[in-house]
Amino acid sequence: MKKHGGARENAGRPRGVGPHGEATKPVRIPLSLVESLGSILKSHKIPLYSGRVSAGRPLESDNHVQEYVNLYKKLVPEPESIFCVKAQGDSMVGAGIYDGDLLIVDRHEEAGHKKIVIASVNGEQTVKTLLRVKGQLVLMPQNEKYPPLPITPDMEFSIQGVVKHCVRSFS
Amino acid sequence: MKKHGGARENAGRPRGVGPHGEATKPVRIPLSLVESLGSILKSHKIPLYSGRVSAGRPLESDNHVQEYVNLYKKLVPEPESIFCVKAQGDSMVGAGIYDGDLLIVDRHEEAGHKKIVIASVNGEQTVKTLLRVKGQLVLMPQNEKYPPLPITPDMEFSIQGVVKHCVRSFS
DNA sequence: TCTCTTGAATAATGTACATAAATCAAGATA
DNA sequence: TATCTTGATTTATGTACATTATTCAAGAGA
Repeated sequence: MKKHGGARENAGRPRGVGPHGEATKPVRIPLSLVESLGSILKSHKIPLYSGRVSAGRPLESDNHVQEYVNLYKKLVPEPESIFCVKAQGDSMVGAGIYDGDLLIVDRHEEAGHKKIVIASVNGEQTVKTLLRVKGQLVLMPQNEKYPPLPITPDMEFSIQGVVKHCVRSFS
Repeated sequence: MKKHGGARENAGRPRGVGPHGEATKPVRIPLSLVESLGSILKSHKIPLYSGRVSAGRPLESDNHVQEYVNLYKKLVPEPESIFCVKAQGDSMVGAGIYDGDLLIVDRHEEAGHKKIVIASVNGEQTVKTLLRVKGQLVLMPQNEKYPPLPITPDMEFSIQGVVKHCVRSFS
């Protein structure tokens, strides 16, 4: 009888050598997402490079990875309360919001003073900075071409949510 | 012997009545992601409301959902080739890129004429619009305060990637 | 005849289990 | 002694299968 191995410290396949580097658990996933799941999970670790790169070293080097950013969680921490809307017009260019930008909005965050909000005024939907001055609400554009709009009781007015992020896509 | 049911058309639990509305398959997921997987999958369907809302109807109504946007796939179609970097300075405000914005960069896209790129020049990393005029490369700021920078052979120069999206987050 | 109860049928779901992968060290070989 | 081969050990992984959920219609009861 040949004998090899034997019970001992550190025997066997080490933990964490799987592709995930961590214990896993089977979870049922809709078929349509199974294929892209790999990249979905990967996207939770997008490298965030530091702002400055020291002399001549290529950015590709791992040396410059400052941290990893979970873009997903950053933009959509609570999927249930998030919706998107496209910005129209130039009334908020002072806040860096341009026509066509995609706004990520939290419908549950309280609309405090100086927050950028999506509001409905007399049936018109708009994005503006909300000012609360002594109980008076004002919708403030960020462009001198447009005047502030004080909210009066005779107006239909509601706030749909607070703008959390603005995404502009290039070509 | 009592008899009920029996084999027949449309018998049994119908397809698609599960929470996913679709057939599923068990896939192993790292334990650290299992908890947030529900919201990860949900985020693939962020409602995108139409730009205008007709008279007075609340935005929350499903009537106004124009489509659903897969934010995730939009921003990170190819996780392997994407990295992030924070913008510094005001040389690109003309393109709506402000200090502190998060830039999502594709390192594999070809850096064509008029593309906004992350480049390394003599060891300094920078974001500029790339111009290609008769083989001559120029890094073009989008701010009149700064001059264009023609690339000459004596410069260390490389392009790290093409800026695909700019994300600004509010408070 | 109409309504309610219940068994059969079928899809959805979670997990136990069989298999694969990775590592170590005993024994074989040079 | 140094190197190679191989079995034992342990973790990683995919999936078969038992269980649960949902629906339909037969039969019971009013």
